Amino acid sequence: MPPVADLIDIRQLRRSCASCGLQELCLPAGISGDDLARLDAAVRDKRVLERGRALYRAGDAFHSLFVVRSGALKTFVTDENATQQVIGFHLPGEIVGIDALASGRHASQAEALERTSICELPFAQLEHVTSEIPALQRQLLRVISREVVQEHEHLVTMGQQQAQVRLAIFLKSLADRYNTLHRDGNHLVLPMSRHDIASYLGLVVETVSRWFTRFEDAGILEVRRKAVTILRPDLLAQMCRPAESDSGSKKARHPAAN
Amino acid sequence: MPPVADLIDIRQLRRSCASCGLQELCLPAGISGDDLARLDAAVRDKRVLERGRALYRAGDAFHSLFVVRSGALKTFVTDENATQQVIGFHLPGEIVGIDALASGRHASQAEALERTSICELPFAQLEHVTSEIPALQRQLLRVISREVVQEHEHLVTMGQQQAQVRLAIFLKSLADRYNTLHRDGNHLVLPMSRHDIASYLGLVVETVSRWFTRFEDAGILEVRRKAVTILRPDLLAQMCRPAESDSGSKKARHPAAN
DNA sequence: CCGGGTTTTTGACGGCGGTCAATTGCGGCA
DNA sequence: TGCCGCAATTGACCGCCGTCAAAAACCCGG
Repeated sequence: MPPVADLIDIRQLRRSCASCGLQELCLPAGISGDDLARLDAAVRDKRVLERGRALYRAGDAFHSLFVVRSGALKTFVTDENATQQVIGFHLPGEIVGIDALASGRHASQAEALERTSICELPFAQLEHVTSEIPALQRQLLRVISREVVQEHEHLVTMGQQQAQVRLAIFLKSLADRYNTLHRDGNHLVLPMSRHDIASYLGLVVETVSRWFTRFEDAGILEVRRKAVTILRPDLLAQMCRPAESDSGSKKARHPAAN
Repeated sequence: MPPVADLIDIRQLRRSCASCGLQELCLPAGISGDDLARLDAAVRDKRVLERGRALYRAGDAFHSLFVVRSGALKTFVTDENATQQVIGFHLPGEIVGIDALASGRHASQAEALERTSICELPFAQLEHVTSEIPALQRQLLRVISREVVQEHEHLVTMGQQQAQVRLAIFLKSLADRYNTLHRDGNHLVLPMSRHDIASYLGLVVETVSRWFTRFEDAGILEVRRKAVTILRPDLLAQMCRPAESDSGSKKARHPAAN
């Protein structure tokens, strides 16, 4: 039997952007040839973070942006009571560290949720390369914009949705992102704890747990700890919109303005 | 008597970045001489929007980024029920439109809360100029980063705070931003409606109204409709942190993780 | 100065979800 | 294999804030 696993490992270990499976999503999108080689030169050694290790912490001096290569990160801020608020979860192809550009210091902490490999983009060198390659500059802004859009969606979720809708949206968004990574979005293995999910959604862990159970009772999900199977994607999608709009629905929390 | 008002008007009407009072906050920060002139050439006619007019709408094709010059904007998204969720309020020196870079179409709507003047930065030309001026490129990213940081703070607010804390944080943040604009942050004239504030904070308008009243009763604010005076900035700052941490406080909604 | 419509305020009430507490389940380690 | 600790689940309770309704304040045009 051919060592399939080994082949995959070899691919994972490759260093060049040219051979990266994330090309379409990440900075190299639309770049090729010479330019790609120049970008490659700017990307520093790929790092591997074990679960629970921090990539950077709040207050750290800013030197680099980072792109997730495999695995997953969470970013969060910690207040004076050591309470942490999860800002986002970051899957392969997504960029982190942008918030440090304004002040020169990281405002949040990024931590590996599982074994995670990272591309480091030292900012000074990245700047140099982008100034020479307009297409790359555009792509950098595009990747950043993608993050901003995701945060907007998150804000909307936190702003006006019931707990069950928040959880449904979270799962759907995760499934969608797995799909764009060519993984099976209906068989999720959640790298984050229930506590992280709760924090991310502005809920408490008990509420998250309860709604997992109810979704399972409703036949929408099969939940076995971290392993979540979406049995009825159609129903899950339905849950993502607030209460059936029977005229005069009771659950619409923000009736149309004006 | 010298026509002081006229002098101010003349200043407002000037078009060049070199003479703009926002230089320190906006893109020109750290740019000068020739480079500034090149940036100036890329900035299109300053527009004026009357209250209630849209700068762009969701779905519009992306052509430009915009910087608020005077006045104020809100950005929001509208869901299928015509419910609007306010994403942010934007004061002079702040940039909007970044979320459109990813897809080429605006994902949100930007609307003037009062008479507002705008600098339009046609993206194609902006790209051209930034690629020639590294310092400008860095500054663009810095301004974008500032927006991302603000959204993070907003997320944290929405995520784990009581209604009164959210309102306090909102007012404090507004006061701080007015201060950096060299205005008096203790005498606010809110350009947005109570409804907008509620939406922004993930609350309903009644809750916002009630807390304004209670802050007034507590002697923290003087509220007369849109005109809000901060009488006790110290107390307001205190309200910005959740519940006194008496050991075992009842109000801590997310006890320290781990 | 007056009248209609909108924004804001105030009150009463009920439910969602946060709090507290106890149990269960799973993983790691000797 | 059995113990320990943490994560996750489940249940009981209740308070904050959303809902509904009405009054008050304000705006503006005539």
